[in-house]
Amino acid sequence: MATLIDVSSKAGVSTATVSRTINKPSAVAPITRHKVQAAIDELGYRPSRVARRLRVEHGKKYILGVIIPDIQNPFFSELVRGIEDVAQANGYALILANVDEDPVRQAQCLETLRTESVDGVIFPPVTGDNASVKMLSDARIPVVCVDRRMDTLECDTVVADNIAGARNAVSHLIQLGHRRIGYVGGMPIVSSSRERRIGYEAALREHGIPIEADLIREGTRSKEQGRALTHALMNLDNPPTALLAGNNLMTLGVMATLRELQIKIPEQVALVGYDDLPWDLALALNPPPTTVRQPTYNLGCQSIKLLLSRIEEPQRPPLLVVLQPELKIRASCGNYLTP
Amino acid sequence: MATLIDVSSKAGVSTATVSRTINKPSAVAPITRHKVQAAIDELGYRPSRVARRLRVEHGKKYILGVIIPDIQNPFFSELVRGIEDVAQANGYALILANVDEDPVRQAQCLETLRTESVDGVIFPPVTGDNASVKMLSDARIPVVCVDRRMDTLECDTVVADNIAGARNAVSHLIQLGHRRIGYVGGMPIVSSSRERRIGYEAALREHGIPIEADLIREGTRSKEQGRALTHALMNLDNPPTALLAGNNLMTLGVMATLRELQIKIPEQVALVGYDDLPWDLALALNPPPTTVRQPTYNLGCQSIKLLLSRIEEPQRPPLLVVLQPELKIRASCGNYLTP
DNA sequence: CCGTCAAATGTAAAGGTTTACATTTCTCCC
DNA sequence: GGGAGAAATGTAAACCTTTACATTTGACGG
Repeated sequence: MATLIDVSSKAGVSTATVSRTINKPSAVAPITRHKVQAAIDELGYRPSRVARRLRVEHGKKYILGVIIPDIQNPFFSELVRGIEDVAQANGYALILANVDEDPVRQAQCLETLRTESVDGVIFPPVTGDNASVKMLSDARIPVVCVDRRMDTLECDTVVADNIAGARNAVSHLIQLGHRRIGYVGGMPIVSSSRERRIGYEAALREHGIPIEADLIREGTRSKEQGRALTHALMNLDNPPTALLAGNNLMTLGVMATLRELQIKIPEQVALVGYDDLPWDLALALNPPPTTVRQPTYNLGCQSIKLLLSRIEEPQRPPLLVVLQPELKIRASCGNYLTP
Repeated sequence: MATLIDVSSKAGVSTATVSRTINKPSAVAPITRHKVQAAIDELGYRPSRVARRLRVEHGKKYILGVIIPDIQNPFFSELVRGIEDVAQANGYALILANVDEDPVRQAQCLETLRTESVDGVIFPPVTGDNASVKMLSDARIPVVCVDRRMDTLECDTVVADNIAGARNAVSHLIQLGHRRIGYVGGMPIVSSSRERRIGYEAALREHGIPIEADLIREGTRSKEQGRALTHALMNLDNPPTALLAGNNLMTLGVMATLRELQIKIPEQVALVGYDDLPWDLALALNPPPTTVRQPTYNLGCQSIKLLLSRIEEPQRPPLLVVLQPELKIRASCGNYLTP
């Protein structure tokens, strides 16, 4: 690998001049510039990002860290796309890591990102615990929480309004005449799941429907969980006539399980899923499910914009951005009053 | 951020001793070791991965690069999981990048990985063109191609047997009595898509069925494409009675489109999809599709194992590993002879 | 022709590690 | 006690950039 020094000797100038040719061309005379450029081209030289990162001050390293709880969840892939597009447009590279909803791995990753000396970190925290974030801010590395929030607002945060999303979904079901509505939720350690449950309960209360503990089931370790929860719910003496799934994995799990149990959607049970799905997936499902659509891509864009603005202005107080979800009505709720 | 030097002065030893305490504890006396460890704990010191990477020789940087063509495709997320699990078990960090099937972005990412000075790179090449790989091997950075291969075998490669996979799928359809079988394939610039088409044609030839250009449709820029191709195919004067989808995005696209056209699977058209889907997704689909299941996770594991072995032994000649797919029969083909 | 000032370039330190090599300390045996 | 050899530690260079500061060059006005 050719280095700066190789280029400088080939071009017959100092290393400083080569560096300037690359980083601040206006500061070097045109003739020299061309000489240097020729040497660079000939040697196929590219500056070492590693050496550069070691030297340059915080905030100018042009690399960000992103931690995803579950790379197999389409919600997060879309989120990443939003982040990525803005990053690329601004010349930032990304280090992506997947932690499989595991707080320990998340802490390890944050540690790695610190020692990789990134300019900033974006992540949906698995727990509300702020210890690891503290570690980063000690290192002067700004953090943005996206989709989920910490217990206290220590850093910039971009979330969707989960309470409103769940409340609207449940109100929709109530308006269709349902009174026994089950909630198949994600892990309550993640803030969004907790908020959705709050929204679910709020809607029931508003309509004077009693909250039954039996109708509320929450996952512990995601995946396959949806199946067990749905089974439990549908095996009740007095099973629910409608379900709210707490996230998109749950939505799929519920649908798969109901098919297994030969329970028809929406004829026997109405369903609202949380998180929208890519159009082809949604339409390939039977029936295409009514879902709470989050502005997922935009969630990603906003989070990185917030991060970049903080890198510019490290002292600005933490900001909380809340985006609104929207109920996308498809075929999984039918019309309970006039079937 | 505390540095090695801070630790060394706090512990009253040289930087070398601190470094050794971390990297080769056996080489330092127990008393010193504890003294140093105490200083490390007290300062919350963690070695800078960046500085380390700058100093240490190739192959001991403990960081690998992975490029994914499309992070939203569940096939690749599963592949990444395989890679990740083995990486973590061996103490390697991962830099993940998504290039959206774009050769230009892929080249940029490879460049970035080179200048990030990774120990090796794993990726499914978007094109068979080996220019970028050459650049990496010039830099002595080993590369493994996974799922897709380059035009020439320049580097270790792990793929599934796509020809066999497609051939078996089509033979299955032929055995069910189909003679007009359409192929809705992915972009022919990617090797796996080309190979699947070859398998498709091979099966037809073996059974003396003429190959009709009209029945073969291939995507250019993925996504939404499946829709257009399916429309075109089903609007033929003499439309196919069965379809082979070339990858999982196509499978979903085909299913969504057939639903749109109100064409029943398998009654009016039989379908075999390529790439298996997570169980809950597969079962939530209508009908759960028969698919060619690739050993996706294992593809990931094998690729990183191959990479690690090459880091050990850089001179070993390139290896080609071919894993076998398997036909997973579900409900989307019905039984054409006895409906 | 000299002096001033700006533009262009060079020098060298800094960034945080690792490690070859040099030096010191310890152990143990005669 | 002296000496050999091993064990422990220290010194300093190297990895590749960037950049503050110093130096050189050139232009231009008086």
